[in-house]
Amino acid sequence: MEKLTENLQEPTLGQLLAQVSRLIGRHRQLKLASIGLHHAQGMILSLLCRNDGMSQMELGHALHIRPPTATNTLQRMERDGWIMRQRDPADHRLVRVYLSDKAKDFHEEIRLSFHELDQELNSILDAQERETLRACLEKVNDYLTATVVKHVVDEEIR
Amino acid sequence: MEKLTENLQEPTLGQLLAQVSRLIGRHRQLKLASIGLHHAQGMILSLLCRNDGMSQMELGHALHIRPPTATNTLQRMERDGWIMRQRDPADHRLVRVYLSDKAKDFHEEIRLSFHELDQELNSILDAQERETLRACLEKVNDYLTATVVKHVVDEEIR
DNA sequence: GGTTAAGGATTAGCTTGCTAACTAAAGAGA
DNA sequence: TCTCTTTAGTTAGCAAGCTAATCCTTAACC
Repeated sequence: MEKLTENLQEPTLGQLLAQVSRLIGRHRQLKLASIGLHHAQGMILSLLCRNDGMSQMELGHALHIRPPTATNTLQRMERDGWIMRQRDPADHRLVRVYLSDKAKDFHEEIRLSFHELDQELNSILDAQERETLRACLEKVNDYLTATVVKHVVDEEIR
Repeated sequence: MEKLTENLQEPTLGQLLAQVSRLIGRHRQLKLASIGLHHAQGMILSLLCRNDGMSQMELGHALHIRPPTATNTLQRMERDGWIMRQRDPADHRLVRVYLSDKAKDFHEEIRLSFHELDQELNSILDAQERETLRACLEKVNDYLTATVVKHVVDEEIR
């Protein structure tokens, strides 16, 4: 097995990013499994903790996920008792999302699950590296948000 | 919408990583769509170009994916004519994966799709940043590989 | 040699992401 | 006012990741 890894050329930055991202997802899944959450759901709850009553579109924009993904995941979270969803009385197009009591009870555990990952990152990267990493990721994030989202807008216009 | 983003606390490093990773996947998907490939399939083909005839287990180890994921994705790729799969005559437990002629024809396009992403990254990050980013990602990659995989092994032992 | 353990792949069933196509509500303009 | 466009969500259907459980082959051990 090791022979093989040596055979491989150095992965490109993009390949590395893709790989790390998948591993991050699995790591978070392991952390959250103990409280019965899936990895995307933790992020959603942590957003809602600061903005209870967001609309699905606002959630989607903040997390860079598309409307159908939001609908699906939120439907499962409602089914599992983490949130309530109801139409905005003033604008019936909007579906607003509210934390359930159960979600509020787990607020601290959810916050901690993120905190743990960050502490682990702290233990393997020094302050300087973390700073650069964050700056780079933000640049890449901005760039990708622009191009990927722009691409979709182009499609719509085309 | 912008008000909302300002409201949010700075995302943690882990959250940033998770977000960028998803965007990378979408970005690569857009690049590969023109040749009828899905984003995970490009990575697999580019591995096979350097190691035709790998077993599924070797592929899975190299890409950090689990056996069922390998089976599923490779079945789809065989269905779509990118690869052939056949049992190793010497050890019937192994399934070896071979590039089809179609895949070989597209070799250059696949290589280019990775190259383009890297060039885009080059345009937004300077050499120093790329170096640090790569180093950090490799550290994180190694750490996550160890912990996430170790966790699975622990489960098996438990 | 025969039984048991380990290894590799598969199946079933889940979450999460996507696009395309659709519904329904709100807003705009003639 | 009535039509038409835009906006927000939903549904259907796919790819890709996962775990748990199963199957078959090989290796190991008595």
